[in-house]
Amino acid sequence: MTANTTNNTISVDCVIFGYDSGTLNVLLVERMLKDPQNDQEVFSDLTLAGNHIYEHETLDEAAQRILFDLTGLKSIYLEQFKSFAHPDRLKRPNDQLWLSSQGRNPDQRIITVGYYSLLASHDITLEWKGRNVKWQAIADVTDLAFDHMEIFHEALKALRQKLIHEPIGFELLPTKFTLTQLQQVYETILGTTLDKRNFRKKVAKMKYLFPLDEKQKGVAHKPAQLYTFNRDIYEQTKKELFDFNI
Amino acid sequence: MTANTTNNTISVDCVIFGYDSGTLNVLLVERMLKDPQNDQEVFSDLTLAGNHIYEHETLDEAAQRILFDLTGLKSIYLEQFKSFAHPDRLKRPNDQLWLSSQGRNPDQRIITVGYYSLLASHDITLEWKGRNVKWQAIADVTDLAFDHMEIFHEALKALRQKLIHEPIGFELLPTKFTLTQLQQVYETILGTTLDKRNFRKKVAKMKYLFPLDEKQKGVAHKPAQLYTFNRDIYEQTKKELFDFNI
DNA sequence: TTAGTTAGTGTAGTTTTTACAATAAGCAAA
DNA sequence: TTTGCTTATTGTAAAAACTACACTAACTAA
Repeated sequence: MTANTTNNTISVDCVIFGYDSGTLNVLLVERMLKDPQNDQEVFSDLTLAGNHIYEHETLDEAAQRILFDLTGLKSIYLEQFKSFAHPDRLKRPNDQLWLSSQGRNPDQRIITVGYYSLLASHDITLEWKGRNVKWQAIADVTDLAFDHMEIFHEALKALRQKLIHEPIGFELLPTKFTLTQLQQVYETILGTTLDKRNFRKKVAKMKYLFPLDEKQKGVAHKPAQLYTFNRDIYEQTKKELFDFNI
Repeated sequence: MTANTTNNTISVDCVIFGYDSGTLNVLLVERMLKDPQNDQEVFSDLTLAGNHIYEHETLDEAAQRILFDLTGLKSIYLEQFKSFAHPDRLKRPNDQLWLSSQGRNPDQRIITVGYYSLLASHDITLEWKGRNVKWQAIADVTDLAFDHMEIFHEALKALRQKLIHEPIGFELLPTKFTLTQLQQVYETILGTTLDKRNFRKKVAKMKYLFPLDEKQKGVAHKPAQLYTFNRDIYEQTKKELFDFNI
């Protein structure tokens, strides 16, 4: 066992997206600063889930560790999308106060590596390092701490880009899902509406999507066929097309 | 004027691609270690163009600075694609020797942010920080120093990905270019061949490509029409399609 | 003048995309 | 049991895009 020495200049921030019946959410962590004298709240706001890396860790491992601490899950869809190191990224007054209160040097230049990950919105602990954790609809995300708004916006951009070109919508749904749910994921994230019949024609061409011997249960209408996604078959059959979208 | 204090844990590496009549090249910098005792060469190999950032700089600025030092050009196509921070990325014997010879602590964990950029293969200085610089065809790139092979491979992957989905082929050509040249850029980078007539039909739909009142000169055959790319029009007219390639 | 080289163009068959609406299957309430 | 409510599922015709394929045009050099 190696001691987990912390590297104090490199951190990882995870933009954890969760989807729940028509809304795309992000997991946010509460940051509350209390005056050590009188235990009064100085301020309280929200951050992404992030942490410094350990000296023996790779970046991917650090991101996976954060994800695991929050969800207890090991193999979560995770993608590095961009790094952030603006000299002033931690220089707002609240951020400086916070860093000092944590025993960190507020002048230290810190680079953070952004990851985004995809979950169905459940299976998260509601506490992380003694701090409250909650899902927030992406439309309601404002005023995050540090430069986390920028990181969040870039993550969303990267997610949309990826969703257009690769089939990752599945990652936001349970293992078994209906085509209507899948369509809603696309509509929600891309902010469009899609024609149901045409969407299904497109899906019919995906050889890595399999109908199960199982139908939706407990709904007050015609139950939908359940499907599942096979990543192996996808990896085998995918091809890159010469495309350049107008 | 601020002093250019160097940050010793964050660096930027640039994978500079250049295209020249049918070959895609990368710009590499020679690294030669001499024994200070007798001035004998200990080893010599190649690296990407990289540098530590200055404390007052953003990552983009550092990458632009490196590009400017090499080319004298200011507005070059530049894209951050991935960061690298494996704990062992600088641990090979030659790398350790080199770092020590440069007065650096060989145990220091350094994160490097990868950028790739696109040029027509000309307008580079052949020296950079007193070191030789040269273009090398991508097929001949082997055994770079540090983890630069990995960075190079990831850059190439990112470039291909981007080329398929966005019109960046132009960035590798002079301002005025022929459609045959453009087609060759695609064929070279994607490693395919394309039908000339079909390629031109596709190009004809790009509203941001303009034929000039000018033809190719000094060629021993029918001179080709010259075209130019208008980035503003592209930005205005581009749309993201719902695509996910099979 | 001729030979050599690359530029430039059209068409028919096939596939993909688009727009659009009626029936089927389950549950709940009467 | 019947009726109503809700969502699932499916096809078609017209337009657009893609594919495969070969000849003529324009220039230079010999």
